[in-house]
Amino acid sequence: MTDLPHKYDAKSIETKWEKFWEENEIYKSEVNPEKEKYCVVIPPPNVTGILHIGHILNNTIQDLYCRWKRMKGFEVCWVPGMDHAGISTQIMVEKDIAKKGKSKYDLGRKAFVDLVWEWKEKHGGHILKQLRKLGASVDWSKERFTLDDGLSQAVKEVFVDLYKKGYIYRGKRIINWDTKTQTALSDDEIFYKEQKDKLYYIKYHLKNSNEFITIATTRPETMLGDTAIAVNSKDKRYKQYINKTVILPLVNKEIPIIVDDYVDVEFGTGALKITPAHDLNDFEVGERHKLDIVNVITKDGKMNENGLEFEGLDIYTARNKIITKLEELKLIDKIEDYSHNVAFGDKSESIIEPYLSDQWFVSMKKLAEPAKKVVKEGKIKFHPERWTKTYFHWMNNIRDWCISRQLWWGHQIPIWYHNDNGEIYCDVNPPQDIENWTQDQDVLDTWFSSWLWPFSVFGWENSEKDKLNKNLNYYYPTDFLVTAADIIFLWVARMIMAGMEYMEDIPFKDVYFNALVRDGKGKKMSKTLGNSPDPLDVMDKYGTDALRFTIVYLAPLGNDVLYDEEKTEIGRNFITKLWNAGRFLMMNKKKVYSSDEYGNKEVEYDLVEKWINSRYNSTIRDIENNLNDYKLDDYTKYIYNFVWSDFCDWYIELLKIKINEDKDSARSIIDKALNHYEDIVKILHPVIPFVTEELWHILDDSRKDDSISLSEFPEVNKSQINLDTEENFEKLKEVVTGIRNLKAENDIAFSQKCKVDIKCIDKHSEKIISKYNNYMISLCNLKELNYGVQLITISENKVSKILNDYELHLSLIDAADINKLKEKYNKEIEKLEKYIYSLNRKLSNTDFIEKAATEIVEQEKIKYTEAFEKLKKLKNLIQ
RNA sequence: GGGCGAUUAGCUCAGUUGGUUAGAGCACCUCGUUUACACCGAGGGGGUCUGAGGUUCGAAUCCUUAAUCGCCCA
Repeated sequence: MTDLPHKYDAKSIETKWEKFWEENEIYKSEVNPEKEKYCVVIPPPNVTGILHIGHILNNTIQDLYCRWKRMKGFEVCWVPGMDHAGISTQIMVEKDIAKKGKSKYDLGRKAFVDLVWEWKEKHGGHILKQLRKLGASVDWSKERFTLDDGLSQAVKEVFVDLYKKGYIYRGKRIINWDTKTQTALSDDEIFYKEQKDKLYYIKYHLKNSNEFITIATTRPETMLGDTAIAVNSKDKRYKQYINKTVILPLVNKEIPIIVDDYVDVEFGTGALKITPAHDLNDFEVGERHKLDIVNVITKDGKMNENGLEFEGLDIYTARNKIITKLEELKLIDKIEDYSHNVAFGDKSESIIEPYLSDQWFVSMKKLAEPAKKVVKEGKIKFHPERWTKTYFHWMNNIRDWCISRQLWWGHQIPIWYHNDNGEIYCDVNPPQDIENWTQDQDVLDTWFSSWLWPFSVFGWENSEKDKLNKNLNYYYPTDFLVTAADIIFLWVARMIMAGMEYMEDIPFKDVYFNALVRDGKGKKMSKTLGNSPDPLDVMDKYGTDALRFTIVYLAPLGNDVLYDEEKTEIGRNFITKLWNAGRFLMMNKKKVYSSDEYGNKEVEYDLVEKWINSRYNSTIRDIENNLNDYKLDDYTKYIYNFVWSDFCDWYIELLKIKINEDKDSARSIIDKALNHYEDIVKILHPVIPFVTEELWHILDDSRKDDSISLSEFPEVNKSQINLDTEENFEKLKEVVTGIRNLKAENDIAFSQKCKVDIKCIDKHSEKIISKYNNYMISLCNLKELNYGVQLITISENKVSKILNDYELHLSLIDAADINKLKEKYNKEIEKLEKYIYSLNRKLSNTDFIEKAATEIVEQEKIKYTEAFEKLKKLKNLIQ
């Protein structure tokens, strides 16, 4: 029999089990047609990433479900891996070589990419090591990387297939251009930040006239590329100018005044300059009106050859010079302060230019249809459900996906241009006469590999062989996806589309959008704010289980989590409590088994045993419901309350008495308690795997090479749930609490043994006391307890408490302070009278009697009688 | 500008289909070292549920509206 150390040492125990699990391949999954599978693919973290609090929540949730299902007998497979994170990784390495004064161009493409691979092997994937620390029960043998050979093959297959189907095309479009990293970004890779800027009002003269139209713009430098002025058809101010022309200042070019209802009458002057090359909306207006497109900015954010004398200046310098010149020409009407949203690259954090360039796109409309259908039909469920609204909104307005990136790190686009005639070749394999061809220089968006993840990780290759791929057939579709809602479009929606297109089946059944973790003040955690505690520090300080428990405890479905480090005490304290309960039971087991004083007679199945059984089974029933409903916080809360309040505060406290009073049954009492305890350890395993593994081994030291995670999750036994039992036990609790309360409120030390008289309302409530008064005496530290329906002698000098079923009278040694008592009773009377008043009003309302359900009316009547009786008794007390 | 969500004790949150004298944890106050646990135990104080209006016999719970905050999309 193992003793539990006085303190639970999280650190050493967690290291021990982390190693044990991995070395023994406890979580390795194999195709097993005998068993139902449960499969989860990890949202592949960025290869440059490190673990933050958000990951803790996300991965703990996945782990929780995997561990639960595993214990429920499923063949669980959780696939780990990473994505290659094109931009982030490239930036990382570029920064590295910049320290040596070099750029990627100095190295050349191949050498640079080699260097990135080197960096990846050396520094990348740190996060996967951290996931081991978290206790993630993933199958490490299935680890994948989006630039693996297999996954790269899948990417090529899909590109070629979509190209041949005509879904992929190349086109000149306005895209988000990152001037720093010099690549296109998708709409989802940029973010907007409010910026203080100026709004410039510039006069454009009408041709052959002194009249002018004033336009407002935040970007005067782009005016050199204006090809029209647009006004709204409803705008009376400009009616007379429609179809006339103005002279574009500085350039002195004649451009038309056109009508387009895209123009916002309220904004600026209501007249808008149209620069199709440098604004997406202007581009669309330009397309509608067949306007010229004049590009004035270079890829690195300078004025180009159309920039007149400003050519070569960066756009900000050019802007100032242009304004100065316009002022000289008296063409500036006014300049206002203005704040607006400016786009930034989410990785580079540099300003994004809308830029006209050749890019590769996927036409999404057709792919979206089946993906919408499966969500609409409920084949894929979102939790919380409301995210389907966001999903449909985006899917209904889906835009083509810009998939080309002007980077070197990634999947190079499988397109070759013939050196002589420009012919396009698209195939998984390069052309035979490769010397005559040049491959497209661009790589694909990282998400173009992530969207294939749920099937590419199982070796999908878009061929007949897929039919024979056992893993793919067994594990796909996966069951559960946990992700943050901010990548619902970037990733979730696209995976559904890819799944439907290439597997003709959904990629997963349930999607759980985990909460956003914010700091204690509600601020989003971010690197720049520095408000995100390093989870590894927290794990060191409080224990991994403590952090896991806390973060799940704090994360209600659909709401944000407000987390700061101190809150981890919730989990840490709970684990200590659990540990100590086990320590107590094991200590007592040792005690009762090592002395002849204690016997192993079967314990009487009394109220206490029945009650804990009922509570235990209710708890299992409830937590299974909670888990099925994805109410993870409730899962932890229900267990927390059961363990702390029911098991520790009442059951164990009562055991202490029972063991002493019923020595013959002591062994069976402890054994029963330990059975319950072991079940508690099991139901907690999914959320706190380390400490429960340790406890499970301590409970039975023959379990050496076994793991709790492969044991069976306790089944609920509904026949053991008995509400009458629970109600009777509540009566016992009520009496105990009432007496303790009387002592505390009257400044009687708990150590002082008193005499209590209890008047019972009926035979039934009397029986409970007659059977269990020894517990009451002990738990309240009394010297005498008298009770009965007809109670004759009640001491003169007493303090009292009126309960529904009992009147408690506690005798005092010193004379009670009558005035103080009266004050107390009066306060209670007042409260009760208010209550009775409201009940009375309800019951005398004929509408209520007629319209409310009869059982409700009955209930209210009972409440009334009870309250009235109680009031009568209270009034007696002050007479 | 459109959409979604939130607003309940000092703080963080529960509150199922409308029927409670509105709950928990933390914090606070009082007492306590009774051989699991002070990362503990016992007891206590504290809110009328953001405002306004409505539906209903009855609303924290449903509807309308306003305000504040957050997120997403333009």
